[in-house]
Amino acid sequence: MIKLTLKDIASHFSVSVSTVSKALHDSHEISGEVKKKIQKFAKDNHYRPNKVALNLVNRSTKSIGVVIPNILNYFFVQVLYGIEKVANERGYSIISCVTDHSLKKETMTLEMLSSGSVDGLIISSVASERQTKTHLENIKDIVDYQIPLVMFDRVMDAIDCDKVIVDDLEAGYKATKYLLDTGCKTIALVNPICKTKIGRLRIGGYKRALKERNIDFDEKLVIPIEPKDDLDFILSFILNDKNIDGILALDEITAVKTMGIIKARGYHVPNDIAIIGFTNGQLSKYVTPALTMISQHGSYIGETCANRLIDRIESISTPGVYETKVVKTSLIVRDSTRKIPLG
Amino acid sequence: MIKLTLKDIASHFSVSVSTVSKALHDSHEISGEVKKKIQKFAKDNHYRPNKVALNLVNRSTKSIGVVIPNILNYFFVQVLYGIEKVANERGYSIISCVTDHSLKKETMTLEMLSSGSVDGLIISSVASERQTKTHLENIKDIVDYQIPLVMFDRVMDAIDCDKVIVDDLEAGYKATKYLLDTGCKTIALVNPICKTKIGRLRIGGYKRALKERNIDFDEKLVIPIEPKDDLDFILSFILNDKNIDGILALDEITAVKTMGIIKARGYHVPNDIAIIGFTNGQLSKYVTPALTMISQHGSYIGETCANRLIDRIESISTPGVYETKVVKTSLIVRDSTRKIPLG
DNA sequence: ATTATTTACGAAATCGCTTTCGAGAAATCC
DNA sequence: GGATTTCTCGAAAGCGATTTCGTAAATAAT
Repeated sequence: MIKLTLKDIASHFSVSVSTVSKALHDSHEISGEVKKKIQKFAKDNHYRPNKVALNLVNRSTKSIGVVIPNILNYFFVQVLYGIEKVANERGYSIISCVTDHSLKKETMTLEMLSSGSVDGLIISSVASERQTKTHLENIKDIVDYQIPLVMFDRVMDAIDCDKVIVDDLEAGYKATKYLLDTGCKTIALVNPICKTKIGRLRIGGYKRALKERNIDFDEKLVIPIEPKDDLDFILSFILNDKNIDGILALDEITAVKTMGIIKARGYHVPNDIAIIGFTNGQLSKYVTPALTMISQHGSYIGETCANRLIDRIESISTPGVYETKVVKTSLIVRDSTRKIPLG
Repeated sequence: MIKLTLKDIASHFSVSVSTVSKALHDSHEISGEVKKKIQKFAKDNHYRPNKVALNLVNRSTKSIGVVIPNILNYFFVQVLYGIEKVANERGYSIISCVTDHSLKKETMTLEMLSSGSVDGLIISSVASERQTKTHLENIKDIVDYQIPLVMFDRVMDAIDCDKVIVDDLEAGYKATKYLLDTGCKTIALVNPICKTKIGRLRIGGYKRALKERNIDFDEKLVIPIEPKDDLDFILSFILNDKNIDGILALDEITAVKTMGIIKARGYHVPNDIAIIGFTNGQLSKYVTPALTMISQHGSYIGETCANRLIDRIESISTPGVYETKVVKTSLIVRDSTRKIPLG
């Protein structure tokens, strides 16, 4: 049994291809008798129209490309989940590509996707920070070519398109404020995403919360870390030098690891040191004590992206006017922070 | 600026479409002069050949469909990661579809994918258990239509195709044996995947290990649980009735939750009760104590699937002869189990 | 000078499908 | 019975590329 085409069916009944096509579309142009036999034959032999040919004719593929830096990151998986959910509901499938934080890969991926394989793109660009000029051009091409584009989380200001971002400044503020409210005096900030704008925004929120309490910002309390760094080693300085009683960790895994180190050193969480992490995922709920986290509502972000994009694809949105949707975060209070004093 | 086609370029230079096509392919048939100007124009205007049209002529899409039950499950994400990795290396992109454990969705997805949108399929079928007859037909169609297919993890015996599976029986055996070796006498098994074959296989391994030690299998120690069940409530019976000193949990989240409950009830892990979980993911490493887990090497499974599939697509494998690759698990010993006595 | 061979390009087929248009035959009308 | 409408179907164009084949002109060979 081999893939059936219209032509095959046509020659089987000695009719023309157009007749078969119309018959299968139940066109009134075809007599009931002929329609019936063709439809039956098609069904019996599991005929399915070739998608690629259809895509060509319709100049649409009913699929959207999703480009994310890393699929092992729970946040992105959540976003992907949200995207896939509404895409599916609205009849689209998704082509997912991970860039592994590599600019080159991202460029190649975009190159590939923007040549007709998808009707639109949702991307969280690794280039949001270290944007080279050529890469910027690359993305600009996409919007120039009228390919609907939605950027999320790691967006580029220079690109004019729909965006869905997290209110990271407010999140940093909210988290810091909570620590202060629950009695923390000296709050360190562990930053595993030091090169990103979202990292800077969160630090901005941190600073604002400190300022509000007239606490001087201490540069030394902000600790940039790279993936390869020995967290334990780096933290030891701070822990020895400063009298830390609160820590903000800018992603989940760092929060978890930091807490592990703190506990191993004999501190009690939250009584000696309270911790708040960013990007609520699977881990934080199950570590001991359960971590208080900033949730970014990844799935919601994904849904929003997908809806925006599909609206754009189907020309439901107003052409030319792009929106930036800011998704608020939530503070999920668990046991790595003290309770707010009732007073 | 709008999408450029060969025709556009052709009419711009008043040449034929074929000339342009050849020029862009640097064909010797075209004079250097003409080639140069066409190539320059194409580059300046960011011409990119339409993928869909190419797919049609080449009768290949250079993309593979991946169908998984759930993307929020770390195991599947790992597999996806592995697939994406080698697919990418070998020049394929992936269309990922999640079925949410819904048979209907899976059917629809397969229907969609098997009509030319992809060159091959990798699937972990939710129907591996509750396989209705029509669904089976559905999947059979795929192999009948010569669409290369690789099934993994949740495979269907009735389907003749390449498969990558986990040695679940051996895994169950290995885990149980380790618990016995470290002094456990009464081992409960918490089964959150009671309807699946892999669940049964793991239980098979559990039984074999018990038998080897001449321990009678006690039906009551095997606890099936459903997603909606109150685990704490269900566990209370066992904990009260039996003198449990070891627990096997058939997935990660259940292992973590079970340990939480055990600890909350005042048992010490691993001294009072040791725990081994299945499907090593992100959680187990960071909970306290860190969980001893059976790792299924998701990423490796993904890589294997992708390589097999692409070999098949590119006719590197022998047609007609399908292989089933059994991937061995590893026991990752952490702190939720006692150490093997030296003797 | 005649023939043979490149060179350089265009026409046309093809991939599989949709859709418009045209046209013969049958059915309806006046 | 002739004109018109309705049925039913096929031919052909088009989607955007590749590729085979044909051919005129230019060059080379005899």
